Amino acid sequence: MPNRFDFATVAPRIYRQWEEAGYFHAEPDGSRTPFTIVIPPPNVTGALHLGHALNNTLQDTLIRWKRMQGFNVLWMPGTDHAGIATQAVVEKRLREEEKLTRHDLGREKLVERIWVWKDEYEARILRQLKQMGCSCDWQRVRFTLDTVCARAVRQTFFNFFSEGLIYRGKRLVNWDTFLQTAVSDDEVFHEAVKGHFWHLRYPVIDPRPGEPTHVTVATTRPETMLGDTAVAVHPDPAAALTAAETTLRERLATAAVKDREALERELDAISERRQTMLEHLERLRDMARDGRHVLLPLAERPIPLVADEWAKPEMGSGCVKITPAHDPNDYEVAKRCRLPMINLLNPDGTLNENAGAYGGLKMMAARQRVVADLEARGLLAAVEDRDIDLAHSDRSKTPIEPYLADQWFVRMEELAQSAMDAVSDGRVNIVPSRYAKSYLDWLGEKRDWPVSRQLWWGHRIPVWHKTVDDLARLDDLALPFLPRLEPGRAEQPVEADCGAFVAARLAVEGGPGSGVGSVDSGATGSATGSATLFVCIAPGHEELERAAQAAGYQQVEDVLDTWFSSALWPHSTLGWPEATPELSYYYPTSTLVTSRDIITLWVARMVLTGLHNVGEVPFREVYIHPKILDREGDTMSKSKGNGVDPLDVIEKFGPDALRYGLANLCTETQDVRMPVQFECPHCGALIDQSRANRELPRLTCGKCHKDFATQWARKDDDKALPRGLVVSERFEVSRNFCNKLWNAARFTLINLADYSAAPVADSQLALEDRWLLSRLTTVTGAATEALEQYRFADAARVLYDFAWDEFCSFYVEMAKGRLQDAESRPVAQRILAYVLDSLLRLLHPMMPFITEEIWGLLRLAAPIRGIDDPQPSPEHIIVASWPLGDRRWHNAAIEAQFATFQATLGALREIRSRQNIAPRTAIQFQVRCSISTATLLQSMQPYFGSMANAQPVGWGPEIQPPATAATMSLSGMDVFVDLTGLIDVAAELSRNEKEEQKLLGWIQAKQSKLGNANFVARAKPEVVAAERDGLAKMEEQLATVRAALVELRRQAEAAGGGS
RNA sequence: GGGCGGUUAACUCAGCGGUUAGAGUGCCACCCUUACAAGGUGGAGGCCGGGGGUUCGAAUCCCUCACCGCCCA
Repeated sequence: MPNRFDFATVAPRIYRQWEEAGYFHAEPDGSRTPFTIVIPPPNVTGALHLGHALNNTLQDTLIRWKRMQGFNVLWMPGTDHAGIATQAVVEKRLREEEKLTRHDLGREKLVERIWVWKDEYEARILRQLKQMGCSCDWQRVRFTLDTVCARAVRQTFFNFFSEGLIYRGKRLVNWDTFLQTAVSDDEVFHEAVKGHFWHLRYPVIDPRPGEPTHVTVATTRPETMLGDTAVAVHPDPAAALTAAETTLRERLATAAVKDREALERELDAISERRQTMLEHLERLRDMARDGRHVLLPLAERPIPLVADEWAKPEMGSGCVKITPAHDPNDYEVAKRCRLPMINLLNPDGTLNENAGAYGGLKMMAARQRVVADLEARGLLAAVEDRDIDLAHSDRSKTPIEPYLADQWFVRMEELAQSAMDAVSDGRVNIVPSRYAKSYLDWLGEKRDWPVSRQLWWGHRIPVWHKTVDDLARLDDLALPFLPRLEPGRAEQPVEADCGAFVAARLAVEGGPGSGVGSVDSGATGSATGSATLFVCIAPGHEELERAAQAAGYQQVEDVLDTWFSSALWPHSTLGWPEATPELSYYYPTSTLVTSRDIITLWVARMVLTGLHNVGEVPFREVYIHPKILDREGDTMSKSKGNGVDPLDVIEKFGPDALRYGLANLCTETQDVRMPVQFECPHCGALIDQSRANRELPRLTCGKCHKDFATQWARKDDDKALPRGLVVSERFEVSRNFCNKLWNAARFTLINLADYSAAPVADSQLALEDRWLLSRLTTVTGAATEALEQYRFADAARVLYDFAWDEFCSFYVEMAKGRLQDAESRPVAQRILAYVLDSLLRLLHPMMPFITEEIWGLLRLAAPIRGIDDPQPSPEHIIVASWPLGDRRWHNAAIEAQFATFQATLGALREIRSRQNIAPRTAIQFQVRCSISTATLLQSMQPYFGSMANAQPVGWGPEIQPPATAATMSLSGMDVFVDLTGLIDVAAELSRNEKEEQKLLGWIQAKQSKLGNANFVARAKPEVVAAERDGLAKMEEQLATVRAALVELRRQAEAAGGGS
């Protein structure tokens, strides 16, 4: 047996054995209770990093633990198509490598390319999971865009549509003009850029005497003025100023000194405005109420003055231009004031025909022209420099344009409420519980869910549509499977025989009073305007799709938000909408393990779709684990370049070390820091990863000065260099632990050559056997409880401490002697085999490979193991039972006795060290202690020799210190080491003086505590008693130390006098 | 602006009302002792972010300030 665990060759072999034995595969089985986890499907955009490794390690730990507990365990694996992210990386490649856009390729070809990408990364991701040891049921792998998931998506959309939960409407979206798609809010980042604040003057139409001739508005984007449809002024400027003043005063009252000046300046500014501007603003307000207009320059359009609270009298001119189609706030104003909305943009970011003479220009070019033209007309009042917070697309890094577009929405009112109820009433339990708040807060807003994306990679919306320009010609919309349409009805009934798979909605636009048609306000009796019929067809009815197409219907181009398909993941992967045995057995799943940033986007939506589709929550528990940050505190991500490939860590430290290390940092905090290093492939030097170097394709080693490649190497000459791994020193702890476990097993196995199984009677057990079994019971309970509460770090620590500090440092050391003795050898062997067996089981969920390998070797050496009733070993630990912890072994008295032994041993070792006595030099010692302690120590006599090279020469209450001794005074006993001829008096003096001072400090603290009448009267009696007891013991120790000091000083003096 | 975390040894983190605040790494000293030098033994190293308060007793509970991070607007 080698003295290192060779994970590189062993782990793949073991994984293959597990797979071939079918341990990962699950089938419904009514005789057992299911335990199910669905994997948070990783994006096929790229490879997994340490954050994923943590997520999946925790899942596998739970899965393996529950499998050992006898549950019918299913871990459902799969990946996510990640619509925009994946399409964006493939498009980026297309541009970089072939100088092509997606339009050059066309929809079908682009999607083909993305499938190729998906196949590559899906394979890579699954390989990573397998190398980490994940015991997923690989026969059930799903992909959010595969046929099973697609059917669930279509059925869900269809049901929503039929129930009126889907609607189509205008909405301002974040438009990426480069990629020509809407991106979601979480794909947008904000960055300050240098810009200007232009003050524009709009002439008032036919000003009356006393009225202003112009209104001034300010903007950072002057070209948008072409789309203005109003100028707003506050409906009650005086009240607004007062309100602003009140707020400022309140803040001033509590403000820190350094902030006061600024606040006071603001207050002064407001009171000045009251003097200079209020009257003007009130006049404008009155004009607005009068229905007066200003003339929008350049466009030469009259636009109304309106009164709306969005205008802030305390800021700027107090008036604000309203561009509803290009600003979210203005959009809200337009809805309130029923203003028209003028879209100025083409999808590619150029201005459209609504911009008149400026049509066809890019935004920036239009801006220059508009400003110049306004200036030429004397309508540019001022220009200020200003930093502008500008939204950028995370995908293309270009500025976002707010853009008014038709989008599809899911109504959230009832769905959100159902998901809130599930958490509020405990059907879904979120751990740690604080995360329930953000879940409830977010759902509580009940904002409708925009589900359409202008992408090609995703589930295409299963709706076909056709438009007629004249409401009198509604018959043109007729379909063979739909009845005649009735004008004026937005919702159309469908024939009974296809009602289960066709749903239709009529949208009417351009009726009176609807500046911009809202689909659902279609109920108008007007015969003018256009009408569009939207027909949603359930999955599996291609003949109806063909019929619709034959009648001139076209399918909606948009695809669904990726989260729409991942929202169905827990039930779609189990076969819904089919009533599969898997669905009825494994749903609801048991636990979802995920990270906090997708509680709203994903977890909440899974709950509401699960309730809607299946009528049951998707999981009972949600465990939110910490996020891994780098040394700078940044979250790991591919885009930042700080993602660490778990395979790098596995290559250097092994899969068990990776897993144990991750579990070990999984505390209840929200983040954990993980500084990582590049490892030079030439000399092994470690180079800290930083913001400066983390995205470089090549680095130069500071030690050997040779270059090496990183994961970012793209150019051929970079890729030709050897690649440096990215690793973290934090895994050394766990690598060392693996090594310790391996060698403890190695020792045990070496000594099991002549092992025989037999029940061990209580009377055969030594003190250390009882102690170890007691500790094992305690630790088994603690580890189980920690896992039950998702306290992975606690479980890891408890097992580490037991394995290292108790099993290895004490039990194995003590067993060495017993194994030499033919009579005591069999019992020691049996205990060793049994405890190692239990320890392996307890560690298996976190460290599956090494425990399985040792298990196999142990099974060869000791195929039958146990204390009371030895049993044959299961073939593989993965299916061995989880230890229950035998309460019979728990024995606090034994543990206390053992602690006394440990303390005595510690005292001897410390004296050896401080007296600098060579390990080979034997020492003699005595212990002054009670009779019972003496009896106890007597039984441990041989261990003082083997573990501290110390021979006892006496113990009991009557012991007196030898003349030349080193002393250690412990609670309840004094240890004396005879140092005749060895003693370093100075070292001993200094040590004892230090001890004296320390004891004096403690004694003083205790005395004053006990002298406090309040303490004695109010504290719990056992606390007071413990304090008294402690004080007494310390006083005894002090006496011993002082006696030792007297003797030492005498010797020092004698020695000094003699020289 | 609102919400949620965090601040403990040089580093990464435990401890969350009760004796003298812990672990691993790093550092220092000694030791290749037959499972393990990826090891052993011992040691040094902390105004538990600042300030108030509650309590017999606070790293721990409450208030407040500062700084850091995340989420939402």
